[in-house]
Amino acid sequence: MDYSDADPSDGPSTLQLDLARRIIDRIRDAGLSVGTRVSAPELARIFGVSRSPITGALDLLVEKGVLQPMETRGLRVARDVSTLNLSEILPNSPIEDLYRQMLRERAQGALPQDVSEAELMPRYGVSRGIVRKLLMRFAAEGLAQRLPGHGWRFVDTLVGEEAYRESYEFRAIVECSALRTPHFKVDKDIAGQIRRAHERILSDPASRSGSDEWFRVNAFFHENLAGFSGNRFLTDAVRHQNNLRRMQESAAFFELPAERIEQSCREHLAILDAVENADLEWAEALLRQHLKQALEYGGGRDDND
Amino acid sequence: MDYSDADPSDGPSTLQLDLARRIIDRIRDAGLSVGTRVSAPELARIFGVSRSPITGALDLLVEKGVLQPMETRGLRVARDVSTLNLSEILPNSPIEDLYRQMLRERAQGALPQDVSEAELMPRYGVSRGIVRKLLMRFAAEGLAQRLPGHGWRFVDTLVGEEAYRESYEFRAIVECSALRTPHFKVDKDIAGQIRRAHERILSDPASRSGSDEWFRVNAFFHENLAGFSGNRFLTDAVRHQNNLRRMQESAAFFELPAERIEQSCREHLAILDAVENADLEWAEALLRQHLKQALEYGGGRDDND
DNA sequence: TAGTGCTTTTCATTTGTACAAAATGCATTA
DNA sequence: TAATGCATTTTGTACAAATGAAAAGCACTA
Repeated sequence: MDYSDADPSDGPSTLQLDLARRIIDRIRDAGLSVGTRVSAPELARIFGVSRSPITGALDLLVEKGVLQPMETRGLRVARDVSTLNLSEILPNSPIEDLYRQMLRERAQGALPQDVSEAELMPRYGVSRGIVRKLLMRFAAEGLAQRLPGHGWRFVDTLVGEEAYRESYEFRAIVECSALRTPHFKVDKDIAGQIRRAHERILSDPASRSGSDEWFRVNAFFHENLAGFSGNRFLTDAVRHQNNLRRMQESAAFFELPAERIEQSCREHLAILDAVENADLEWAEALLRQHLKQALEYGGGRDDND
Repeated sequence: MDYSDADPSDGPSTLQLDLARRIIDRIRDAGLSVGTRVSAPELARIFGVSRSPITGALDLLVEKGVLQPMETRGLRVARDVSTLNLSEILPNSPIEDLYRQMLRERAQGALPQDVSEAELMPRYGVSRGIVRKLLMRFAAEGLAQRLPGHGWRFVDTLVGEEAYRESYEFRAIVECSALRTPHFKVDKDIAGQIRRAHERILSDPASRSGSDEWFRVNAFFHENLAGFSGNRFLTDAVRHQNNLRRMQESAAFFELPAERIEQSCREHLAILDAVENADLEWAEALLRQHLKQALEYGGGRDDND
């Protein structure tokens, strides 16, 4: 994550915004009830930052009415956060929006495969620094690379049946192999996070509408399943595939039907069950089947809609 | 590859230096004999750049006596490049050296796991821009990441047994799976290139000294073997591993003994034989064995020498 | 017709300064 | 004892002018 600030003019920094989100997440996950006191140093320790940005984030949350100053000193939870809509309370970073816009335009072909920084500056009306930052983020995610000399090139998009087939084949190889790895070991904590996230999707029909939430949960599942192998290269490979698919899906305003999401969700949970029961052969069979269905669903459809 | 220039003061740019190397490689690979004419526009097309940096690279090669101006116009090969030692002729990019130095110091623990840009600037006596560039390169290769707030963190096991094990495991998975791919198909032309390159190594003892030549042949073999699968993601994964290994080995000043290179060479040829005979199971067994030996050779040694 | 040599234009890096934000330290308080 | 509020130091970002390098164009030539 890049916390450089695109908006030096107004308000809290990107880091503070992000911390505010994560603080809400934490209040929710830890199940802190209204009136519970929150401690800045503790949060700073948890998130690995100093108190400064935490203070900024807390101020923001006070301003938004999520937290409340106590009579004497300190802050406490002011309202039930479980029903809170994050995006309504906290503004989106403009640089994040720009990133998504570029991703979409590139996937749709509106943005050429080869671009120069100078060409993007006027196009999106931002400074070179920001253009550079965006491109470097694409590069970090394996979605673009610098060309020798001038310019940048986006990686080939996953258009066409052929690319889909290759992607599926690669994922099947990497993810299934991860399960067969000798050092494979389930991290109970992460497994719990995966399970809770999936159950929240299943229980809350609203979260199934915008594919966004589902995509995050989906990516989290596959990435961490590979992560149990303890092999960073396997994890990186899965993450890269996730990034590619994210670009692809942002192209077509394609939205998975709710029942498809629900099915995938259950498949994930079945795989997780098998993995936690140490029945890795069964897990692999399920995973292979799961990926195959994703291929049929994704590769079969027309990419131009 | 990042071609930004660390040395604005003197001489040819990093890109020009790199092109000069690749031009020599190409003269060698294409087997251009002394007196053959070289064309700037053609080289520009091949390497995907404009004529400007090619011109700079050619000037450099003229200066070093590799090329020679013809009587009328144009350039031609002035000497036999097969016996040429690249590193003697062309200076290394200082930024490249710095990268290796940092890698080495980090592996030895001389550099702490968490660092700040401001701390590295005086330490290596370079500007902030270069420090940033280096750190971002580490990040791009998965060797470091930005911390929220201030600073960067190197991954836990940057170099050492653990990293070697994971790398081996990953390569075994990816390369062996490539052989099992349904669309696997040998490109006769490329197979011929691989064979010839290996035979040249075996026949010419000099090419076994500086590991440089061997590394190229080695990388070419593995990358194209995976390439026969027709799956771009498998090929990319192998290429990525090659790049990582190149950096780590050069950082450790590691040089394979001639007999080890010779053995690897023969193993490669045996694998190639099996593949061309369509005996993929045997090829896979050989490949797995080959990789395992590479692991024992690379991972078993002390990293501090 | 393709290559060379040169010029012009475009593009990207460098550098230095001003500024914003995070880290750190300390006195104070519950 | 640990959290808070505030001040100081450190770290990193934003911006703009200057510089250098690559791309693109053009006339000339073999």
